[in-house]
Amino acid sequence: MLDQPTRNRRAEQRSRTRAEIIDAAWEIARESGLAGITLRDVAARVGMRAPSLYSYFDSKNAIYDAMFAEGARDFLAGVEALTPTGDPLTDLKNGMRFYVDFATADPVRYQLLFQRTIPGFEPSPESYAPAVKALEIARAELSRLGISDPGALDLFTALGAGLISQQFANEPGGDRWTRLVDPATEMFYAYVLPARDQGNRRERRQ
Amino acid sequence: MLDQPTRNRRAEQRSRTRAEIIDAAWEIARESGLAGITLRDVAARVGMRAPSLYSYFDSKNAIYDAMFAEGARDFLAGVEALTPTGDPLTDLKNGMRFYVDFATADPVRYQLLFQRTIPGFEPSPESYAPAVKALEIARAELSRLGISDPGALDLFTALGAGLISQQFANEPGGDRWTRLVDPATEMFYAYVLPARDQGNRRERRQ
DNA sequence: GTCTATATTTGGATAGAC
DNA sequence: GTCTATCCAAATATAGAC
Repeated sequence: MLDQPTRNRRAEQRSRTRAEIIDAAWEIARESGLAGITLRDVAARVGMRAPSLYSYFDSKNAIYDAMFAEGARDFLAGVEALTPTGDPLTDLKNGMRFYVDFATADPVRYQLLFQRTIPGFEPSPESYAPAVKALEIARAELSRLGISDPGALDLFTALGAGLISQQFANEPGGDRWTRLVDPATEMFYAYVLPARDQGNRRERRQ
Repeated sequence: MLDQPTRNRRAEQRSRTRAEIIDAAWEIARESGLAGITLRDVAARVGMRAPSLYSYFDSKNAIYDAMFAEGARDFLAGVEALTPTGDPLTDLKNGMRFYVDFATADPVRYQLLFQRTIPGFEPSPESYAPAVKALEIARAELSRLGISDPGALDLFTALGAGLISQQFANEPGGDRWTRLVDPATEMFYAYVLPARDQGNRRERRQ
């Protein structure tokens, strides 16, 4: 009998080609928007014809799903790389800064991951899992900093999302809103601080 | 000679039909999204065939433009209907509440007016004018309340946009974020208040 | 003004040869 | 695995009869 080779060169080549296809799709999305991806264009960019893509992906949505999975993995990796300094305000700033930078670094990726914009596309549970894990880490970290009130947590995420939303809608490519990460975090911290130091200052009953 | 009739019945009928078409387009957009509007569907809903729409609008984008104009007029009317109470915090709350309510009352309208989501569509200057006027009124009103620092103004609009963005993305139809209008406004007000009462506390030089 | 018929384009997906 | 050829569907827009 012949020994099995320890590496499967065929499988490796296949996954390289899959990665190439995904990269081409990202490129097109950055130029023409997420909805502007067409199989013809993707194929052309990797030197193929459209039908050949079906040897690597079952459908166009399967390509979106692979893109989503990649983006979610990157987001999770970034969140896990955040190391607490011990100073709550600094940690909050670092967290919001990471989120805003992640969005501005690749608006199309942000759109795919955090907004529901592609009609008919829903990420598969496997692709979604890293995103869930990342958000859970963020929640736990805020809780560790003493921010466990759900309303306060929602306010914090809204603040980040708002800076990004306004930046993208009104001045894409600029920093008029994203440069407000520090003041925004300070505003938030000053607001939740009294509740932490003086007990439940605000209403808990409702 | 015959006198001209004071009313042009033909023109009135025509503008009634145009309004019907716009209404049908809104209905479809609320069901299938802005991009889901097709001339076939719009026509069917007003009892026509698609080509007949071209007697009323030059193109599909002309329909989007008329929708944009209507939405912008409604927004302006709402902003003009806001009457200051004299209490700055109350006025700020009312302003943000109006903005959030306007968005949640018709997410698709919000999307058309305040985000750039339809590829290839740009509102005409005439349609855009009311929106510009409304934002100018809002800016002047905040300035009257003592908030003239551009950064603070941007922070305030980001706060409203953030509540809406999170609400739409994570819990469409709910109120987990939009019910935070009052706390958010209080947080903001507490942040800008010291600057107003004690002079320029925060950095102005940068 | 409205219709039928049609042009034109586009894009996802499949069949089958090589 | 990749190709050509093709299918199928959808959508905007136009031509021309009535």
